[in-house]
Amino acid sequence: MHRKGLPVNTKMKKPESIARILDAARGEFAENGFSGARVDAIAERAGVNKALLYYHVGGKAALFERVLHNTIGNLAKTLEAIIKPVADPVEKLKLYVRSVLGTVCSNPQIPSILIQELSSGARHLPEQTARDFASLFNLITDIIEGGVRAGVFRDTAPVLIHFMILGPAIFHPRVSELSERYDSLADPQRLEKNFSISLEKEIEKLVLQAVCI
Amino acid sequence: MHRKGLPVNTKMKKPESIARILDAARGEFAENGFSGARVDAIAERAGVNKALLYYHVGGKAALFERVLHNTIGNLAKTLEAIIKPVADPVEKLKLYVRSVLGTVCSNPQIPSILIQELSSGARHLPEQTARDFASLFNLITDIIEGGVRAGVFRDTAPVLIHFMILGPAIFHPRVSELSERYDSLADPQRLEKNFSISLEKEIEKLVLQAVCI
Amino acid sequence: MHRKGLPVNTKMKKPESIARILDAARGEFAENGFSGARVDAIAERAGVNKALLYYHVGGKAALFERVLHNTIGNLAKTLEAIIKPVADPVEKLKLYVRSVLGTVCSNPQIPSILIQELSSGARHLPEQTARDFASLFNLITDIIEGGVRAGVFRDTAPVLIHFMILGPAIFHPRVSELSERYDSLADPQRLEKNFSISLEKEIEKLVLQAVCI
Amino acid sequence: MHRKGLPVNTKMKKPESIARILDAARGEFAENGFSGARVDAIAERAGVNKALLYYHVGGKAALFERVLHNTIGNLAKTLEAIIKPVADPVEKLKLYVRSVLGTVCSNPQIPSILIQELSSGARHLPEQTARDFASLFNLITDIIEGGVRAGVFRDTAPVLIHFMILGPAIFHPRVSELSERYDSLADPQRLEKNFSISLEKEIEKLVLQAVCI
DNA sequence: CATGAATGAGTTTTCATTCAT
DNA sequence: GATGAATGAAAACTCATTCAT
Repeated sequence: MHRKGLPVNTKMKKPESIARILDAARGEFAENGFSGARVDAIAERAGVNKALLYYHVGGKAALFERVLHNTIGNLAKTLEAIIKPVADPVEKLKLYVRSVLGTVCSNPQIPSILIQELSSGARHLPEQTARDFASLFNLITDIIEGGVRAGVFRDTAPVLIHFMILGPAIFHPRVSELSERYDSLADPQRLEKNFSISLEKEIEKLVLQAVCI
Repeated sequence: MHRKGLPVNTKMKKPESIARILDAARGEFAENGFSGARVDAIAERAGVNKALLYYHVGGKAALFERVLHNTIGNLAKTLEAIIKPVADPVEKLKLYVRSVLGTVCSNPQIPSILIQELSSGARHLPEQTARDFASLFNLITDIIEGGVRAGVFRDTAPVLIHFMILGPAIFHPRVSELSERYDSLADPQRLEKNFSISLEKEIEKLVLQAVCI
Repeated sequence: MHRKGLPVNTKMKKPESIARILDAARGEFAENGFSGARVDAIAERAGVNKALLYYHVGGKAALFERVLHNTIGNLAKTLEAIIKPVADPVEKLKLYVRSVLGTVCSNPQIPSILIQELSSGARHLPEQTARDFASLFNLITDIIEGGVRAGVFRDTAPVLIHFMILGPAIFHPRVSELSERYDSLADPQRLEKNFSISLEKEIEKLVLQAVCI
Repeated sequence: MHRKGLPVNTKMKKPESIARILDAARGEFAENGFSGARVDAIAERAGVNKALLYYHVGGKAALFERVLHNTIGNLAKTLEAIIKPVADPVEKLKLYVRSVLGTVCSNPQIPSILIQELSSGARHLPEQTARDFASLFNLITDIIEGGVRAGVFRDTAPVLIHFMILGPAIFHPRVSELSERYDSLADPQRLEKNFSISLEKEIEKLVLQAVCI
């Protein structure tokens, strides 16, 4: 039942409980989307009582908001801080790609959650998250514009670049899992070619080739 | 949703009922994902009685399978037929990009559904759909391999190309909607640049630039 | 789907359809009780369309009534005719036991149905069937009374005799099936002793021993 | 049924809730058989919310299993303990008859449930219950065998004895109800003879007469 | 803080029955 | 006669949420 072999709840302090709850929620939302996630499952994953979860964080919507805010709330700011001092547009773009990919890879649930939200019309997306998105778009737009002005980038729609990073980054691992599950369906050699790559380097390379003149 | 006023199904022929049901299911699954979709809502959208839906198609899982199979079942075959006669790898890739984008754009619910499924770990994905996927991957792999042999393509992981097409194609319209909703969040000029583009041409261009030597 | 390998419904005449329907209903009611029986299942078993079943016989209740009436409607009369000419109470009782057991054994579904009905408070029992029951009780009562007057029977409650016949007759085959299913649960030798008997002779013997002075 | 007016469960202790649920389930299953029983009805009878019933016990099958196990789970053990110390086979048999009849009479729903299950092919019978049955059969078999060896019993199939007890014990009250319902159908004097008896003594007498040499 | 118990409002699924042909 | 399609009502089961302790 309770994961992790932790002493489960031998009176822990509030902050740890909350962290566990948000962690659990993140996993559950990633694996099931907003509608598919069950509060019971989150509580169980966190090893805490369901009522406690309501007491500390709130209902399903509150959990969703907290999870997203907690993880991507400061991402845009961090990125901004990292990129601003750099002058070269190509370097900026590389940093952007790497940062985004880094976040995605070390935090794989968040893009899963966002993708499901976006795909289904973003009916549950908290406004705060929309604001965070806007920051990211402004950032990549700045970079592209800078590069175009400097004559090193083609004039490209920045959102496309953003999702050209996110698309493969998110789906590659998923498809990788899938192909293990149905390993009889495809030629092993081809699987090899598709899935034994350094994802981050490949994507970086592709994006730069697509954008750089 | 948009129901009252229709002749509401006072005796239809079976094929039409089924078509209406599958149509409705496609919309509902796209907007809500598998878990979020409600069978009631599908029946209502189709303007048929819920029991009829079970009579003709089956439960939620059967609906899901039929919807996916109906729409992408023959996609790979069609693509194959279109691409096979062409010799030039670049032309093949262009055809691939255009076909996939065409399907995505004229059938926008399907990628939504697939994306949500993949994002959440593909727990409901019918095996048939996995097979269809494999066909698509074999196709793009053939194309890339051919191009590499011909010396016109860089050696690239084909899956990445696939999702480099799908990622922007799927998310662009979604983000476009979003930015209308939260139009105060971003600079209108920048929105202009991001969303008033010919999506298909842009993506085609980007992919070719990324892959072609 | 359709049982029996029959040419299923290549336009058959009404009487045969009805017979098939009632047969099917008998089996379904026996195996599932009134509430558990499904009209769909009856139609399928009969190899006829569900609507036809309604057209010919009627709904669930009508099916139930017809099934019971068809099979036990004349049983009491037949028994009466057989027993009346016999003078010796012991012979009468033997005949009664044998007739009842014969009916039960050659028509095993009917007691199953009745038993379930009686056990559950006879909420669906058609009045006609109640009348048939009454006839049987009068019969056995006559026999016992005659035997008591003749000094060969103990004064015994006739209903008990009736169910002392029916109880083992109905449950023995059921328990026999059960013990095959869970054959590890009991000592095989004991099963042998319990289930390799001539049921009818055993019961007859037991009843006579119980009643005869 | 008998609900309005009760304090309707505004916070009870868990054990009481469970007891009420199982009690209600016992009644509902007895009156309707497994398929006929409605979970809603059980919850209503218990005066608890339907979801609570799922929370504490589980679904229909779990309810069924618990009900049967709770009531007959220890019956065989109790019987065994009572009978073992007794030496005389006749006394043993008397004890068996009385114990079984006692249980049946003080717990009239259980045999109703079992009978309906057995009659319909025992498709829902939990394995645990089958085990309990086996214990009872072993017990009565021991008794009969002992009596046969001691030369006081005829060699009889033990299952028959068992159901010779249960048959009348279960059906007598049912038919008694029936005859009240259709009191015009039979001669009142005859009803008198059939239904104003000491059921337990009568059955005990009949069984002993049937088995004893 | 923490928790087991409780609940109302759904959601999926089934079923007896009817209708148009 | 016979049939596939259609339906309303109900049944089983789930889930987000709250309450008493």
